[in-house]
Amino acid sequence: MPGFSLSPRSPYDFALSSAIFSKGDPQIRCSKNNLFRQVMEIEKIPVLFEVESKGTTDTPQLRCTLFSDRGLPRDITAIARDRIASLLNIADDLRPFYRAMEHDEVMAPLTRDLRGLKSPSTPTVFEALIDSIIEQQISLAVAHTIQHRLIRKTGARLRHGDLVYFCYPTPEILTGVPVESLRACGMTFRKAEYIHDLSRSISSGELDVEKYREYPDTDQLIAEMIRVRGIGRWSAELTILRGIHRLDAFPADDVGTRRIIAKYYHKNERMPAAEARVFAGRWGKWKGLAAYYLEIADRLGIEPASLKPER
DNA sequence: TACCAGGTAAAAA
DNA sequence: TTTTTACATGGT
Repeated sequence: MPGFSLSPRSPYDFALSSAIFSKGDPQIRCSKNNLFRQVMEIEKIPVLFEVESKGTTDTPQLRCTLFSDRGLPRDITAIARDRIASLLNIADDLRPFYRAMEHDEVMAPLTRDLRGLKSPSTPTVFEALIDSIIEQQISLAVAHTIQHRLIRKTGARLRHGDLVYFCYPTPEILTGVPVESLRACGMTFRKAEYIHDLSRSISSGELDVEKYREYPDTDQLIAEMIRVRGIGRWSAELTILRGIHRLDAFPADDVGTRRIIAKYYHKNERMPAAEARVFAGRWGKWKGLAAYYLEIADRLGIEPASLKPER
């Protein structure tokens, strides 16, 4: 079983950053007992990644081990290293973000409480698009259930030990799944159509969503993405943030984001999307990461009342 | 039991 | 052009 070490840019808190996966499906992606596991296809071969911390927040060091139930390509280590690095975004430099937040009465103490937190990305732009379609309109709890059903029903499998692990389905796989089978995972018939159509146009070579990464201008990219049926502004911004890891992308239309801003900044009073978009201007080019910090703070139960500006 | 949940496209006005 | 509606499902 091949393995390798990784040296994330300091500061990086692996336990904190992977805690977002602690309630994940152990057969898909999960973090438990300081061990992060996820299966991804590398050159069409399912590979299980196991990552654990061997360092500290200030001298971070990770150990990654790979497992497969068939032969691995020779250059697997180099590819796997890139994949896990961009999944966990370990090369991000948080220090300029922390400096930019120094004068924000809420974010300044939060960046101290959550020091070393980096936001993860989806392995592909495709996954971010499909996830966002499924998450439209319904609660995250429901959306995650549906996502897990879809992955378990259609994804490539890997057997390791006494467990079977499931990869996220590729566009090719989903093109071959009938719309009714997608709907049977619990999503609306229309979402099933969006997913099937998007998968088909990618697998046929008509559309290359990985090219979205190359657009320099975010507004232009949003305009391009919403041409895809089923992708509106919210889905485009979410995909740019968590699929393309552009930390200035900010989903102002998102009810969860607005609920959290209301909780931490606005006496719990919700603001309209347009107002939230203007409000987020205070975070400059760090809007998306700031929203992520608020989300994690909310999940960890850090209360607004306990946030005291320093001095 | 309703109503809401990290929206969107299509129909109706 | 703008407004309204249908949609699946798990929590509260």
